[in-house]
Amino acid sequence: MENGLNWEQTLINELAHGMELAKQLRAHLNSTSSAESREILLQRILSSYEKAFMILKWSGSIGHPQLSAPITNLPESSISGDGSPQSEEFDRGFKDQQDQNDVSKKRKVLPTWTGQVRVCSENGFEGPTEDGYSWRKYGQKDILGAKYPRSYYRCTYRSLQNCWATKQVQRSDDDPTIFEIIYRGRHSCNETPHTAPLPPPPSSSSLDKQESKPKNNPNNCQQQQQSQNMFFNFRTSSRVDTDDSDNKDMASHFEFPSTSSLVWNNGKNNASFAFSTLVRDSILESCCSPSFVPPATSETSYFPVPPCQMMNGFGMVHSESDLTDIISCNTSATNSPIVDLDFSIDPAVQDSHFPFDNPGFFN
DNA sequence: TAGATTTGACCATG
DNA sequence: CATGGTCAAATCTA
Repeated sequence: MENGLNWEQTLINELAHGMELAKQLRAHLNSTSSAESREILLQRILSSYEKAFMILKWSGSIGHPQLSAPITNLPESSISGDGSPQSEEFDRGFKDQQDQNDVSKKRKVLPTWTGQVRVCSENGFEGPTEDGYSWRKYGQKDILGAKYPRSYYRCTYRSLQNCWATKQVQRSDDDPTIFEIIYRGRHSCNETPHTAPLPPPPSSSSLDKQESKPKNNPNNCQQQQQSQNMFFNFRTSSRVDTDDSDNKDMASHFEFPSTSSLVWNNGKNNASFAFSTLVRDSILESCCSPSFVPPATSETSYFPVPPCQMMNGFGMVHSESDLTDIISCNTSATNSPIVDLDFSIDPAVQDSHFPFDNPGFFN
């Protein structure tokens, strides 16, 4: 298909364009140019990278019927108001999920999304922490090739509210301070991160019994404040992983701070390029600024909501769509002052204003 | 005593 | 058949 060549070319163009704009921005920083012009440049850079992101996402979906057509059907906003994975756009996946659950013990094919949490053991807290939901552990399994067992959790309200959300927590072999969390399905329970008691720190107690035990913390305000404080301390290592169980050849990986790199893993096509520290810092700065306005017109794929807003949502951010991707940001919300934000991101749902109507964009 | 966790067994999947 | 996901009885904890 000629699509292949065209999207690659478009991708290259966008990346080159973004790089050029970043250079311009750097020049502007050294000059006396106005903040407005810098802001414009920044917006254009973000836009450019966002387009590239979208191209990668879209190209990876070629051949997947659920993605090949309805990009225009993307939800208006992929960000759920409560920052939960239970918002509206998961219906299809959710139905699949419920269908699957009609069969006991049958391995479920659910929409999944991953998050990673780094915790700081020096503070006596070694487990990944609140994500705004209450989870009950239902199993633990030694995984072949993995140093640490994998823990399985399901929503506490599974029976009460027929909520079939589950998650798996696996401690990283390479870095034991990192917990990889795989969420499956959506919450259909009424609990939201904003209103419900905080859930237990999911896996710490199970992965390592010496770690803190999951306990609901009724003090949401304190948690929030701690989360916010931590945001300013978090080590600059955010990661975005997109894991789409329905699109296994389509996984995006976005790692930003510590390496200042932006990496997308598109299965067959891996794209990796340096993500300008300048841009990164600008984004962070913008996001943290009290005046930061969440991109209603979404010029940014990278922080669909400002990190501080994420933290307000108990360190969790979700974006989702019927394309089964989710953003999840999970942060330590208790005692660890050093937190790595790791969250999945769905580039396809980041920008409902993405110019798909641009003639020939994907031709 | 109710709810959460642990853990061995069962079963689907590849 | 190996592996991973789930179940459910036993156990723990507040």
